[in-house]
Amino acid sequence: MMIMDWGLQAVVIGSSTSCSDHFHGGNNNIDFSPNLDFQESDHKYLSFSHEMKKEFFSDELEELYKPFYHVDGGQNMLMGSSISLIPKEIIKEEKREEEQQQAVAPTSTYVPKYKKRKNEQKRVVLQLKADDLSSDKWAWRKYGQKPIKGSPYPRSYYRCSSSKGCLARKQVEQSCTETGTFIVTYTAEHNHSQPTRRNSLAGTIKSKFPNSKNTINSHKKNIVKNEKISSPHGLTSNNLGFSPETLMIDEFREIEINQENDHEEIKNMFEGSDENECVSIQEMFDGDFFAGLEDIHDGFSSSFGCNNSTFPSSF
DNA sequence: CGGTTTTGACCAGCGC
DNA sequence: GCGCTGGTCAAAACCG
Repeated sequence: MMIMDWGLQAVVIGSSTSCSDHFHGGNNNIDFSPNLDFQESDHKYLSFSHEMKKEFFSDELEELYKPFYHVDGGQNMLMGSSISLIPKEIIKEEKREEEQQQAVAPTSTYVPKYKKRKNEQKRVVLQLKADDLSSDKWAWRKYGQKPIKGSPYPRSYYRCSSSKGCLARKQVEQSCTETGTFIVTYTAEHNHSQPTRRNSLAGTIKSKFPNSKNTINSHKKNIVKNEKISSPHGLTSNNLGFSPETLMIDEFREIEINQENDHEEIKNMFEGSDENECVSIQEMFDGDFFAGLEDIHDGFSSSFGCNNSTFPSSF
């Protein structure tokens, strides 16, 4: 059986997805609430107790994690390779702000054109390997892409295309600290059930085959655009000395190679850990979980092997 | 025809 | 007040 790359890279991230804070020093400042009782095992990985597991995997978050759930025999199992957990304080703070807003909110149905950045909606931030992006069963439509200051990679914006009124949003950004890792941020919740099948594939193929005329033209456009973008450390996919296309192909090769190493990494991660502090792989997922991953990987290999200059067009 | 991606422009929040 | 930045819009082009 093939072991998928699903290291439990739990990251505690606030509303910002700036890569500079994710792993280097940012975690050191996190004030974990005492009753959560989970400890930072190193900069990347967090072990957590059974108590914490109960608290975090509440119904509310479960909804947001749905894209990475696999339902088998009535049992929900996380499909994502990585789980990011928002500190309880942030959730409390956001709830408090929501309550305050509701208390003074007018009864009119006015909906601002742009949502306020300060009182943003709840977010769930996941750090996923490229493989796991394909396990998202929701249908997403890309509506924007922006270069992000401090990151060599742009951020892609997706909205749910299954339902017109669905406010669910998704942001995908390649991690600048870990090659082949994507930071996925989910905002708002789906107001409908998960589609049994994705929407039409029309318009989605052009970006999946780098050799197509379209994609090459797209790359040219991106190269031109990237030339106008400067990050503090001067890194763009263009001035690295190779085209975005080449960059991504090499990255995906690396992902495949890394898959072989990750099983050992996960093993080492859990070995020697205190049972009370860590949830073992077996505790979180039973054997059927791996069976489900095989299908996902097959699908990924055939449909996600190619890419556009930055991210896959859809997941 | 109905869906998608791409991409420049626009807008609002934030920090100084 | 101003500039920077991130998030969204919308037109054009594309695809099955």
